[in-house]
Amino acid sequence: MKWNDLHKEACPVARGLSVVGDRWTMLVLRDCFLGIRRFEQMQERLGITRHILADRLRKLEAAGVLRREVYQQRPLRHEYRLTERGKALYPVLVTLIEWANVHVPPEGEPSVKLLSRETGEPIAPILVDANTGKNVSHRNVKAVVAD
Amino acid sequence: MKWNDLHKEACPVARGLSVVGDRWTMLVLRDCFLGIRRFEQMQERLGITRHILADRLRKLEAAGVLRREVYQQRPLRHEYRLTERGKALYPVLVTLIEWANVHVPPEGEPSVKLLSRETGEPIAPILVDANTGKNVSHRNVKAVVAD
DNA sequence: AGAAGTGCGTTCTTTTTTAGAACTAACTAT
DNA sequence: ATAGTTAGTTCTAAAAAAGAACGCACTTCT
Repeated sequence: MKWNDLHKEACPVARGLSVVGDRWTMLVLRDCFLGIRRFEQMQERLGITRHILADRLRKLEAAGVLRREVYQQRPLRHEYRLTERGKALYPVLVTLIEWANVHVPPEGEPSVKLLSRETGEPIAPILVDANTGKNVSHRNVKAVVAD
Repeated sequence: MKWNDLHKEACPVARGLSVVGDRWTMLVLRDCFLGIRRFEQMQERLGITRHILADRLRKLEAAGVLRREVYQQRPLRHEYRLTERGKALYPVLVTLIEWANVHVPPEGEPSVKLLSRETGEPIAPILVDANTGKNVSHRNVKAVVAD
């Protein structure tokens, strides 16, 4: 499997991973969802090499997940913002957070939780089928190749 | 950020990625969800280096996501199966599939879709809060550090 | 005006990971 | 005895990432 042609794969998992399937990308996107927009801030928060960060931002922009927006002229400066396509990754992030909080607990340290903005109550995200409202689990769902 | 201590991070995204955040792991897990259990089959289907596959299976076992089970003595052979912790990753896989099908469409080729096992109808997975039934989006959810 | 600071990268060298191919071990089937 | 199966390991070469320094186009401080 050549990593550069992955986006042409029939399998959606492979296509998805062609965009977000490396060590840093989801962490960069996490910061974007937290409102971080500038190169310098991301670099400091993540402890990522500047080189790699520049590369990942370029790739995410090319994939249409982030867009660069000018926030000042002279000197010309851009910030990175999630596109609609990028925002659509939120469920992936949330399910990952939920899984990690349940199955890879931190060592006693303070943990990050998801709360409702309205009520402040913790939320318990679950996947359901929008059509039937039923829970989606690998017992009641199958993957099929459509033509 | 040192990749080996990532599982100790306070951030659940980082902890999650410490288990599934590399180029191959989610593809291995995809195959597991499709019922693939043997080394040889995975290696052939994925086109992954045998060396790396052995390494990833070892790490997934160590993380409690897969377990090795003897399926024959003489010669001793094991197969890899998802544990409960591994099965709990299904929502992550599904949200990734859904995102990729909508936002990283394949090139005309046949695509893989998710169908209900009961009705055979396509499903449209969405995230809701189990408590309120309301949609989970980054507009109505916030992440907070709990102590 | 000169010096220091900021923001966003690029350019190096070293280390780590992965790819690719061949090899081993312990059998079974022909 | 020869070939095939299954699950790896062991090499070497290539690719990716880490870590630190450097460059550029400004702005602000003194």
